[in-house]
Amino acid sequence: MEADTPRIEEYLESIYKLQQEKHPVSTSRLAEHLKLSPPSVSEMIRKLAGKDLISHSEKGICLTEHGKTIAKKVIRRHRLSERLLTDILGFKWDEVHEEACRLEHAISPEMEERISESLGNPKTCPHGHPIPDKDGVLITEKVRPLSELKAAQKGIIVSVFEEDPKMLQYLATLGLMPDVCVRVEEVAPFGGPLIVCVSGSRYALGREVASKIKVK
Amino acid sequence: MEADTPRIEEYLESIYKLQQEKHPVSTSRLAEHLKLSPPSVSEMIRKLAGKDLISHSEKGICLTEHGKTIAKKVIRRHRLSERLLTDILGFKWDEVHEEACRLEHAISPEMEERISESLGNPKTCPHGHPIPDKDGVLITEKVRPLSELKAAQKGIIVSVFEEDPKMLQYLATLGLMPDVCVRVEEVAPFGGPLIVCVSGSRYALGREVASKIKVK
DNA sequence: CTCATTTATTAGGCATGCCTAACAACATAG
DNA sequence: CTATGTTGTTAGGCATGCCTAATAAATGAG
Repeated sequence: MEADTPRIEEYLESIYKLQQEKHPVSTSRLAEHLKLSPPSVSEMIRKLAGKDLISHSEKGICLTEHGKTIAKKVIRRHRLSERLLTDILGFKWDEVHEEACRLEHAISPEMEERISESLGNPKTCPHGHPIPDKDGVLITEKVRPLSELKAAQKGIIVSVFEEDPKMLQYLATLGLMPDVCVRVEEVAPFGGPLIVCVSGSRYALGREVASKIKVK
Repeated sequence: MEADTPRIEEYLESIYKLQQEKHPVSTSRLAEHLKLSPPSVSEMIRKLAGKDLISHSEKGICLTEHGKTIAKKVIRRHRLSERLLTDILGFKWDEVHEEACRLEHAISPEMEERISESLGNPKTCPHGHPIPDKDGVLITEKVRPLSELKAAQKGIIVSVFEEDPKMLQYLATLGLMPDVCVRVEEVAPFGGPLIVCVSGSRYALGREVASKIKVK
C-alpha cells in the first residue's frame, strides 16, 4: 500500500510545492523543477497515478489525499532538517537547502520527532515557511508579496521563496529575513525597482526579488 | 576518478569492518553481512576492483589505499552521526545504528565537520569505537576481549562490538558500557559463562557476549 | 582417493529511473 | 487556413544493482 522510494518522495514534494506556487502543475513544469527530461517525468507520473498518489486529468497533476500526506511528511523532514542545520550545527540560511534535500530521505519518524522536540517544536524553517506538524497540519499565514506594497506601506517579512545560495546571501546582507520590518519608500514605474527601508537603511530592490519576499 | 554511489560506500564500509574482525574477507562473508546473494556481491566486487577500490586476490578481498580512505570517511560519518543522535537528539545507544546507516550517505563534508565541531571533536562513537579524524587517521587502543580475562583480573571497557538493539539494551541494564570498570570474579569451565562484577553488582555473562566487549 | 560440502562465478533476468528521437495534439500568429 | 511552437507521449535504450539456477573449483571427511 505504501511502496515508497526517495525518488517518489522527491516527485511528490515537488508537485506539492509547484501546486502551491501556481495551478495547474504541468509535466513540463515538473520536469524543469526536477531537472529531468519530460518523458522521464511522464513515465513517473503514470506510475504515481497507478499508486493513487496523484491524479492526472485535463487540468494537470494533482496530489491525492494520500499523496498530499506523504508530501507533507517529506516537507516536514526537510524543514526540520534545515532548522537542525542552522540552530544546532551553525549553518547559515543559504547553506541548508541542498543538505536538507538529502537528509529528508534519510530521517526516520523517530528522528523527525526528536529533532522537533530538541528544537522546541519550531513552527517554521529558516526561510520562514511553515513546518507541518506531525499530523500533517500546516498553518499558513495570510501574506502578500513585498512587490505588491505601495509607497509608504510597510510589512513584516514572513518568508522568502528562494533557494539559490547567492541570492539568500545577498538578502541576508540587506537584513531581508523573516520577522524583519520593511517599509516601501518608493515604487519605480514601468516595472522598475522598489526602494525599501530596512532597519534604517535604504535599498533598491528588483521586482523579481521583491515578489519572492512575502510580508504580512 | 571518484565515481561513488551509496552502495559502493556501503560495500567499502562492510569490507573495512569485516577485515578488522578477521582476515581474509570472503565473498560469502561479505554477502552475509550485507544481506545480499553471493552472485550480487561477486558482481560488485569485480566492479570495485575495476575502480581500483579493492584488490581481489587468492587471499580474499582487500581495500586499496583509495578504498580504505573512502571507507574511513564513511565510518567517520557513521560514528559522528551516532554521536549526534545520542548527544544532541537524546537517542539511546541501542537506537542509533540503523539511523546512522542512512545518515552516513546523506552527509556532506561540511556537515561532517560541523557535527564534529559542535560535539567538541569526539574521539569515539557511543559504542566506544574510534572516529577517524578528518584526514582519516584512526587511533586504536590496545584492547582484548573481556572473555580472555582470568578470574580476579579487571579492565575498563573500551568498546562493544554489537549492533543488535536488544543486546545493547541488555548490556546497558547491566551497566556494561564504555569507560566502566569490570572485574572477572570467576570463569566457568567448558566454555561456560563468566561471573563479572560491575559497579558492585555481579552478573553471569556468556562467552559469546563477553568476546564482543573489549577492555583495556 | 573419492564423495560431499562449501565457496565463487557465469548466465540470464528483472525493476527502477533515467535518456534521446520521433510523433501527435493543440494553440496561436500571420 | 496554414505554419510554428509548445506540450505530452511512445518507442527504444541504457546503467545500476539486485535475483535465481546452474556450474566450476576448492576443501574436507571417511
